[in-house]
Amino acid sequence: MTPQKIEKDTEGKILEAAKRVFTLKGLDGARMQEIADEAGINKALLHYYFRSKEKLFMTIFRVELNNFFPRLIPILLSDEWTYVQKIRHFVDEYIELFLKNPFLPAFVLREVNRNPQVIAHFIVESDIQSGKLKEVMRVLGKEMGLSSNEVLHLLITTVSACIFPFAGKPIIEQVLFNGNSDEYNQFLQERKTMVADFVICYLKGRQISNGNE
Amino acid sequence: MTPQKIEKDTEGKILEAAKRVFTLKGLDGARMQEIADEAGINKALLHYYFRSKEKLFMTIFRVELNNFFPRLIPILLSDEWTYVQKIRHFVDEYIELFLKNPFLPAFVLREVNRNPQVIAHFIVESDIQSGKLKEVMRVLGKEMGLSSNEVLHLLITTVSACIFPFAGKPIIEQVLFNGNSDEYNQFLQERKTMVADFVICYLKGRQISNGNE
DNA sequence: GTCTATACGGTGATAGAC
DNA sequence: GTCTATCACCGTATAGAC
Repeated sequence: MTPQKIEKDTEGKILEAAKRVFTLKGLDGARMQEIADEAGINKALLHYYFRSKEKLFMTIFRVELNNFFPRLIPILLSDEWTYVQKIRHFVDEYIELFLKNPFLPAFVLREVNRNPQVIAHFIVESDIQSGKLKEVMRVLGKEMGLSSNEVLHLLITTVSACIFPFAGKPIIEQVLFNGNSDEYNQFLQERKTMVADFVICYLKGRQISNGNE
Repeated sequence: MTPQKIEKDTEGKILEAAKRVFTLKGLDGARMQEIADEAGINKALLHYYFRSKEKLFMTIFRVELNNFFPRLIPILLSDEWTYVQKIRHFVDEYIELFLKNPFLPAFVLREVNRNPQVIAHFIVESDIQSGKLKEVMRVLGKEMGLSSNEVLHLLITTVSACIFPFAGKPIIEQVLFNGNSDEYNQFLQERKTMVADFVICYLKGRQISNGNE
């Protein structure tokens, strides 16, 4: 229970600076010099702590990728909540995560597309077990009266609706809000309830109208 | 009505090669040498046709950004279709576009986040008039019985559900399909109907249940 | 551990022959 | 228009003093 450290150790300062620069510029766009400046040290020291730019990047990326898949599975598997409550909690937590880390979605998407191979490696070592996900499909499918495939699509749609407004912020903000950043942040806040409403109303509408348009 | 040109002129070959390399690697990751190789020419010729890497990139980016906002507004404004038909057409066309240009979403998102400023410039010169969009909101809101703000959220959710499965392909494919690319392409095909169903059922469910969960 | 100085390769861009 | 050769610079990485 140490108090907040005002003075971080060098490695901590590097990691913090590297996170800022890498998440903003990406591996290709980032410069070791900029990270050094940001951390208040010089380039040589970066190589002393982390052997190469690549190694430093991977250290950051591993952490951020795990942030990207937050501890949301327990929410969906909980047996204390109805599926409506699960949806509200899930969406609320996920969007809150991105409100706190606005650059996370764009960063992860960029790097994952730059080098799709690394994903496979990081997934197996992380705590994203596909076993748990299969269980999520089964439980939710049962509760919602959907097939396993339908749950899959619903899950992707929900996640899309949470992530994309952050990953595409520069576009959406410009096209739909004329560049007004305050209005857009307001819009992002509203998403918490709106996205959950979407999913819940979809399930309601689906139960009622089966096959007639 | 000339027949398909087997032999393209040099500028055409450059643009084609530049599109491939830039969309895959981004501005920072792309190398002029690689573009030259891809086009079957040498670096000097790239600078002869386009003065700099930046200029060549912008030529590509302008085109791709306009592709990203396809001619979908007329669909939403048509007075020959019900809103259900509009939704099905919209989603179908949009996802088909990405099936034909799988790297478009990741490319645009990456570059737009790298340099959010350029967006503002390109938007005003493009044919994305916010005037038309305001009209879309109004018309759809009336047809669906939604407020202007609710239409905005619905539109973003729909677009998110179309784009994100492509922008996040490497992640989703690995986490949910164990890297099975064929299965994932099948999944992307299914999206056409699934996303439309999602929106339509949402609207149905919304009409019926107003306020009770 | 932290610094300065420097090596080394790569990359965008240009000069100039044909 | 197209090529080869080359420049000038930048960025990663290392050597070595303190």
